[in-house]
Amino acid sequence: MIDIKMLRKDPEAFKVALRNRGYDEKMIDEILKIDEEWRKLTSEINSLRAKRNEISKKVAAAKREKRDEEASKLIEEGKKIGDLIKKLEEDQRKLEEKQREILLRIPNIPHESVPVGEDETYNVEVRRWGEPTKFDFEPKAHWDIGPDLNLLDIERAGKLSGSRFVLLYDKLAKLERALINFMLDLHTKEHGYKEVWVPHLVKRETMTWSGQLPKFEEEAYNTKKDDLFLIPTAEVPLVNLHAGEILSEDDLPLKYVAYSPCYRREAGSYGKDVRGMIRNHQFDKVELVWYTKPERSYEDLETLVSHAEEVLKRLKIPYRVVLLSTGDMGFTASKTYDIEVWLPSYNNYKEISSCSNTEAFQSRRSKTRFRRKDGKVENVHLLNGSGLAVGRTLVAILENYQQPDGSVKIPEALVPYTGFEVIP
RNA sequence: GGAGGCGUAGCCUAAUUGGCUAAGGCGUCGGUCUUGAAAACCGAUGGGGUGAACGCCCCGUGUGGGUUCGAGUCCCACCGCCUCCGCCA
Repeated sequence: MIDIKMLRKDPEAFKVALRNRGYDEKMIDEILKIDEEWRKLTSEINSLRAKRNEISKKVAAAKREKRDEEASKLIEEGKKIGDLIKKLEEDQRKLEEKQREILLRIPNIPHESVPVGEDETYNVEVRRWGEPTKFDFEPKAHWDIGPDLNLLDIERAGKLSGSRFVLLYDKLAKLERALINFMLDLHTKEHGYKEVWVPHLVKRETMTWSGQLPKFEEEAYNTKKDDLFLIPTAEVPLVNLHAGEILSEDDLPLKYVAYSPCYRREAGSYGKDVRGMIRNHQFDKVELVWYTKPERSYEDLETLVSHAEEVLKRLKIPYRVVLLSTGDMGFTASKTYDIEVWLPSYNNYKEISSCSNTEAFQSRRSKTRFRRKDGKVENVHLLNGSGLAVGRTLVAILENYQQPDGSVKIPEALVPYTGFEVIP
């Protein structure tokens, strides 16, 4: 959620931001109009309440001194004011509701360092690591490698759950598990994250605070009976961990890592990445989240990205880092780096991690704040990033480590976790 | 699912039968004092409106309603926590 006080000060900046993101800037004027009405009404209500409080005091005094007639006159007067207040409060409530509805659908404001552009063609490649893998044979795509080894079963998954699901067997199942443990160990032991095991079902508010709702309800799986949502990423529980709390400045930054499955309906992505296990309704991910102070959040974002990159470096898989343009960024982000891994089947780089600074966009919604040494209370900045998407990492290993005979080598760093060096 | 209890500020704890400003303690920050520190003392320590500013005013006792001139206090619903019972991997 954007900051209404900032909006009052500089509406033009917000309009530019919305335009750059491809949103309708009309929303800003609507908000301002409602805000003006709201402030007028609020002042009116305030002074009425002041008058009522005064009368209440007089009633108490009159009763104490047994001036019953005066008291009942005052009570009569108070009653009238009370009724008026109630009526105005109803109007005020309606205005607030209307404003909140719009406010919740306004995306975050891009940071000044973000390239302006309407789509991904304006993204900027920041760096590359390694070279695209070369083969002296015709490399296969993972949707062939897996089934050829009888370890990836898309057909039976379809029977069980429909399209965009997979089954993994034997060494491939174990590879998935090994990757999760490898990533969690790396981030907890070497990068200083605290491991969290999170609920996979969360309340509607939780989804709203992290920015998934109300705008993206179509994207989420919902259990109708209890109105709980399957998490699309562990980011959702992690960034809401301290909702409503006031943290101590000394506690920051807080760094959390969580493994969880992610559930996404992928509505509107028909025809996109239909083959294999690149875009599934369910996939595993190890997620990194930082709670940090505003003055250092952009520096911390760079650190977070480097932590995610380290996974690929250890696995020796070529990748590049891309700075997303205003038109390609997610709803909650002020700035986002994608890490893209080399996939021979795409003959291109493919997103495997997305690392964002959401500044106070999420923490304003969830009321997650911290107290500075001088007593001032402020919203924390929240960063999130995949470290990494496990399914796509598995795909990257299959495709980049495939051998001419159809087998797949296991990256050296992973062997302690798999217990084998080659598949099958 | 059933019965009961609880929810007060960053934390801990009070508040006659509804009535003046939610008392007090701890912590934190600032100040006085000091060579420096501690102690002591003074002040600040949730949100909002208005104003150039000193300030003025409103809201805030888990959340949302209700009763009342007036609610921490009374009523209803919900959420969360605890105890007991039932069910359960």
